[in-house]
Amino acid sequence: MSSIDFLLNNSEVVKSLYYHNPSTSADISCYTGKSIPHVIKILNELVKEGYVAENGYATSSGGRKPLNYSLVSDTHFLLSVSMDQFSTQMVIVDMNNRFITEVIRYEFDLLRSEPGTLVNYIKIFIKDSGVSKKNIIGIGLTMPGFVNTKEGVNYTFLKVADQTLVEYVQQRIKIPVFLENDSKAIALGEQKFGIASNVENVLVLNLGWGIGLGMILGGKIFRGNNGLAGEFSHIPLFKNGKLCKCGKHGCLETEASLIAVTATAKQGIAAGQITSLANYEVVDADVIINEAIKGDAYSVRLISEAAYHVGEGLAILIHLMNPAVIVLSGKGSVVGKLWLAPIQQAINEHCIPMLTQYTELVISNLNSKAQLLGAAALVVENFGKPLEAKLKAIKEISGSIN
Amino acid sequence: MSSIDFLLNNSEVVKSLYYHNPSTSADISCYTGKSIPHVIKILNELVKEGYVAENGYATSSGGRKPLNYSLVSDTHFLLSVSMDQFSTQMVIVDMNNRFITEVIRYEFDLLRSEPGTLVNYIKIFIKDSGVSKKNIIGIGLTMPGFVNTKEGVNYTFLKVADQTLVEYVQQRIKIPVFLENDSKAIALGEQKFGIASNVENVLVLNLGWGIGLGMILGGKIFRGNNGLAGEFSHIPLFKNGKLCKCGKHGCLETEASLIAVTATAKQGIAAGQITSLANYEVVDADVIINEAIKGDAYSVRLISEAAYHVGEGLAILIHLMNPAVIVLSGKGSVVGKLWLAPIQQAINEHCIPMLTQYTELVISNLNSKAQLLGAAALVVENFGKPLEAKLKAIKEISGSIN
DNA sequence: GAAAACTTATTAAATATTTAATAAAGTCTT
DNA sequence: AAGACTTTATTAAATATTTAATAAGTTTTC
Repeated sequence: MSSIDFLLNNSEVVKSLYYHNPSTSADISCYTGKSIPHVIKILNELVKEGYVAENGYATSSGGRKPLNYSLVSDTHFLLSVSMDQFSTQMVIVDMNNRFITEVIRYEFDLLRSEPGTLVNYIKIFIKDSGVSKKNIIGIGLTMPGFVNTKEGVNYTFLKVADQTLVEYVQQRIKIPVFLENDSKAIALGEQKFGIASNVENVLVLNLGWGIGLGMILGGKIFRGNNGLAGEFSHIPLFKNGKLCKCGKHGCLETEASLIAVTATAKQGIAAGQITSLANYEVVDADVIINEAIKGDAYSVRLISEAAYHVGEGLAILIHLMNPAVIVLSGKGSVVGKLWLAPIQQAINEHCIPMLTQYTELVISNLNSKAQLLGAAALVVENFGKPLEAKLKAIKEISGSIN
Repeated sequence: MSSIDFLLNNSEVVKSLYYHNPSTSADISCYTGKSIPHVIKILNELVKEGYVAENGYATSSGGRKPLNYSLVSDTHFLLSVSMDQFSTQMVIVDMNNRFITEVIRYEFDLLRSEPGTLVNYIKIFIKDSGVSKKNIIGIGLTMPGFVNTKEGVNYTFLKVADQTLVEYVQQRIKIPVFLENDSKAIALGEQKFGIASNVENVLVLNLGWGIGLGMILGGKIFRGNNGLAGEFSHIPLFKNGKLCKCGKHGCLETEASLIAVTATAKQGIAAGQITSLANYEVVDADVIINEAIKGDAYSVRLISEAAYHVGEGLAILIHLMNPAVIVLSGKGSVVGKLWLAPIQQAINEHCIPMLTQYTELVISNLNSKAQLLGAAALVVENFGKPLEAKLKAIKEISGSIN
């Protein structure tokens, strides 16, 4: 059995260690559902192979002190790629979920750029990172748009002729690639490392230019039948006649996104509204958020109105999904406190109390790291059979080409 | 090992046989994910114990003819209890999912009746059925309201002091009881025996007085964190100011339910609308549906408008869940064709085409049987550990009382 | 009408995993 | 400080399950 196969064959234990560091044998038994003797057997083998290290004893809770186990950080690495519509961030993560490089940001306009450019950026990033390519076990590629994870396609951006995006990148980099929608990746990050870790049913809002949604249902990312679930920002909620960029009218996004807020602000300023926003040459979302934080009443009102509309949408979600926790995440969550009160207000007004009493609304503690962590976790989630299959496919193609 | 334990220890194979009758060893291997030799070993043991019968050969598809296996019908039975707000239906089902008694209907007003009355009806039904009580392996109890399946409680109806409803019934009948919400039971029925069988992501609408929703997500009934998921009829969708019975305004139900339709009809008649409904002393939903079928233009318009509003709600659901199939089920689905066109119209108008192209809208072929089949399937779903645990609990309590 | 291809059934060996028992090493109570 | 009680680690035996190989029927092909 080759070295990496050994890691992948015991993927349940490895995953558990990646997410919970350090762990005792009892912890791992609990997380994986395997018996303690079996877990210890696997751990000892992993120690022998150099993938796992014992590191001291944990404190006792009234019995023999348990041994602590951790993954050895530098046996393999994960490449985390986190795209939004205008830029792409990359970082390399070790087996203990630590960033071992700087987070590098590349200008990359999803609408106008080519997949080839992305591949080049990845190649450059790997080269500059100093990490040996053969030690990078997988790439988590996360991006906006209609993403079909199973097929490895993004129906919205970076379409490639006669090939899936995943195949395209994988063939050129020769590292297994896993594709996911940005909001779903953020949800995964929040579930594994965030404030809602280990909760079965979580809704994660990706507050940014639009309003993305990632759902963890029954402990797993919910993707729907074609990977298109969670199109929260386009639910038809308003009879406002406003045309959305999706082609329909009255989408949540037409009232609740930062794009809508910016449009309203410009109208307000033109109409002579008294606001510090009037002092700016260019009014964009960042400006409005900053002025709101500083206390400009009009800016606060604009954000609050948008947040209230988000809350109206969330009221629908709560009725349908009965989640334990709703997390406000994504880049916009840094001003989470601005959103919190109006959203809660809308929920209180529009939800049956029986339902709200069981649902908690919280602000992410991961900030902008959620998507990067989620992209790495996406690779870890595929440890085992799926990763093995991709490695095999790459080997076959390389073999036949070289 | 006692007789029933043997059945429950091999529950995966037994479940597969219950849902797919007859099956070959290859079928069962496929459904359960176990290897063929292992499945055959279990089957042979089940045959020896008298739970399974070989019955002839299936046709070959280009190889050796496979043996057909079925569960023996009369080793055990399931009691299916299917409640709506005003009446309760019961039937006994055999191990091949066949109704072996008449479906008996009891008048039982959920709001005004006592749990004790339900228990009495169940006792009477079992006695009259002629089926020996000790052969009834479980009761599937399905009813409207906020049902927490895990806790065994209905927060809306039939509350019992100091005890869960499941405990209450179970202690008095001494048969394991499994509780589920009516719409979720219908969804289970549709998933296992209906037009959407074996589909991973299905939304099932329970068209009746209200509009219930049961969701099958990732192949399983989705219940949310407290069993309260799927409150479709109370999503806040309209700014109509109409007060809903839930205490809020603008719920889907205020525009789309048969209750709303009936109210609108009465207003219309009073306002002199030309319609055959005017000939009736009492106008209720049944009357409107009947006249719509006969062709009364006003009745058709009323139903269509309600259906269109249901479609608006479904458009939201499609954006969020990306289901493969949406099934119109429940008692109201007998006039499914009246609903179909306006719902589809609303979906087309309010959904992103990318999403609608993957979602099929169909009418149930189970009609009013869906809930009864779902209630029986609920017991089957709990074959194995959960049923074993309940049997043990009953034995302990009986032992300590008697 | 054989040969080839295919599916199913059976068997034996290998592997995965759990259970139960015991030993080792702690904490807590009195 | 002794004894009761916990928790963890280790071992051996039992059970569950899969893999691989082979045999037994059926259909398809030529």
